[in-house]
Amino acid sequence: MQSLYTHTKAAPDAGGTKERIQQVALELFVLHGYEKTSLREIADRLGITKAALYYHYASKQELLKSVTQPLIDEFETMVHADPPPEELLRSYIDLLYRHRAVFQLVANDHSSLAAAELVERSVQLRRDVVRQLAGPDPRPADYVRAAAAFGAISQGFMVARRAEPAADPALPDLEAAAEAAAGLPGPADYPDGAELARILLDAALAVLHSGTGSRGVPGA
Amino acid sequence: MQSLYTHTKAAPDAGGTKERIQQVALELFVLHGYEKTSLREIADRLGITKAALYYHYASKQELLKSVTQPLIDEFETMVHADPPPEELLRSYIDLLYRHRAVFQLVANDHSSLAAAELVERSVQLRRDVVRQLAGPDPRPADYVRAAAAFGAISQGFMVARRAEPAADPALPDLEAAAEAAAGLPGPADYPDGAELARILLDAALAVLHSGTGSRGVPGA
DNA sequence: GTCTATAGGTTGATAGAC
DNA sequence: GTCTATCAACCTATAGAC
Repeated sequence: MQSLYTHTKAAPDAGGTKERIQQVALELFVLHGYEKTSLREIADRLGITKAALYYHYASKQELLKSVTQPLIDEFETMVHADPPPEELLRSYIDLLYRHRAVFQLVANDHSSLAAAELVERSVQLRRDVVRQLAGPDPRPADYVRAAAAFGAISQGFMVARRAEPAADPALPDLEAAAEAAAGLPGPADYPDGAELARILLDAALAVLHSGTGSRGVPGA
Repeated sequence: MQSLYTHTKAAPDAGGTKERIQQVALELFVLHGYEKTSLREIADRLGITKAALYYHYASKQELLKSVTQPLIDEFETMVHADPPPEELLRSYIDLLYRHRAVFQLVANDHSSLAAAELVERSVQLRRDVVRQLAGPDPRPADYVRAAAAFGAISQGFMVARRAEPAADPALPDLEAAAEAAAGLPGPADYPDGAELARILLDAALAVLHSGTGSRGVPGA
C-alpha cells in the first residue's frame, strides 16, 4: 500500500497513437472541461485531423470513457473489498495519487462525469465509502463526519498536490493548471508524497473521531 | 452569526422577471451545468423567447455573473475582514448555507467559474482562507491541514445539505438534484441546520489541530 | 417587454480518396 | 492511418415589428 511513488502503469512514452490521444485529451479536458474541449483542439495539438481521431475512437464520449475507466474501476474494486475505515482511507489517498489527473477532471468537471455515464456509479461509490467510514450502527452525525473526512482528503489532496517531487512527464501542462487551481506558496514548501499521505490520513481520522468524547487519535 | 435559518434575501416570490430568470437559470445551471444549459431552455421554462432574455441580460455570461456575484462578493468581504480561524470557519459554514444553490453550481461546474471570470478571485480567496487557517508562522504541513479543513466543511456540507427542514420554494428542483448528488440515507435521518453547523465546525477544528501533540479541541 | 426571423459561427460526426 | 470535404444540428446574438 506504499505505492505512492511507484507507478505500475506502462512505460511513460509508449507512443501508440491511441495512448497519445488519451494523454492530450485528458490534459485538455482538465484544463478547459470536457464540453468546452473540441475534437478539433485535440486533433490540432496532436498534429492530426478530427477524422483521424474517429479512426481510433468511435465518439468523443468513448474517448472520455477510456480515460476515466481506470480510476473508477479501481475505486470500485477497492470499496467492494470492504476494508476497515483506516485502510480504506489509506487506499483512497493512494488511489488519488496514482490517478491524480483523472481525479482532477471528474472532481472539478461535473459534465465529464455525466458524459462518461459515471454519475450513478460514483454516487453509489461515495455512498458506500461514507457508510463504511460511518462505522457500525451510525448516528446521523456520523454520516456527516464520514462525508467531511472523505472531503478533507479529496480537497486537501487536490490543493496540496503540487508537492510532488517531479511532474509526470506524460502530463506537462497539468502542473501549470494545478498551480493555477491551487494558488498556494511554492511547491518546494510542501511535504513530499509520503508525508502528505500521513497528514491527510491523520486529518481524516481526526474528523471521524471529532464527535467522540476522547478526541485523541492513535498515531498512524 | 446564527443566521443559519434567517434569510436576509428579499421576499422569496418577488416575481420580477429579472429575478424569475435568475432563479430558473440557476436551477438549470446547477442541474446540467452552465455550458450545457442553452438560453432556449431557460426561455422555454419561463414561457418566453430567447430574444426576451436579451432584453433583461446583455449576454448569457452576464446572466451567469448576476447569479454568482452575491456569493463571491460576500465571501470576499468575509475573508478580507481577517477574522480568527474559528470565526472564519463559522462564517464560512453560514455563507455556504445561505448561498447553497450558487455554491453547488460553482463548486461542481468548473466551466461556470471560468465563464463568470471568477477563477482568479476564487483562487485568491482560497489562498487567503488557507493562509488564515494555517495560523501564524505555518509549516508546510499546516497549509495542507488548512486546505483539508476547508475541504471537510465544503464537502461535508454539500453531502449533508439535504438535512434542511424545508426546501427553498424558489429552488424546487434543486433538492432532487442534491438528492441524486448526495446519495445517502433519507433526509429525515440528518441533523438540522444548527447541529450540522456544529458538527462541521468541530470536524474542521479537529483537522486543524490534527498535527499538534494535544489533539483535544475546546468545545465550541 | 415580448415576438418572429435570421445571421454567423462552432461542433460532432460521416463519406470516400489515398 | 490519415487526409479533404462536407453535413446537419445546435448555439449565441441581433434586427426590427408589434
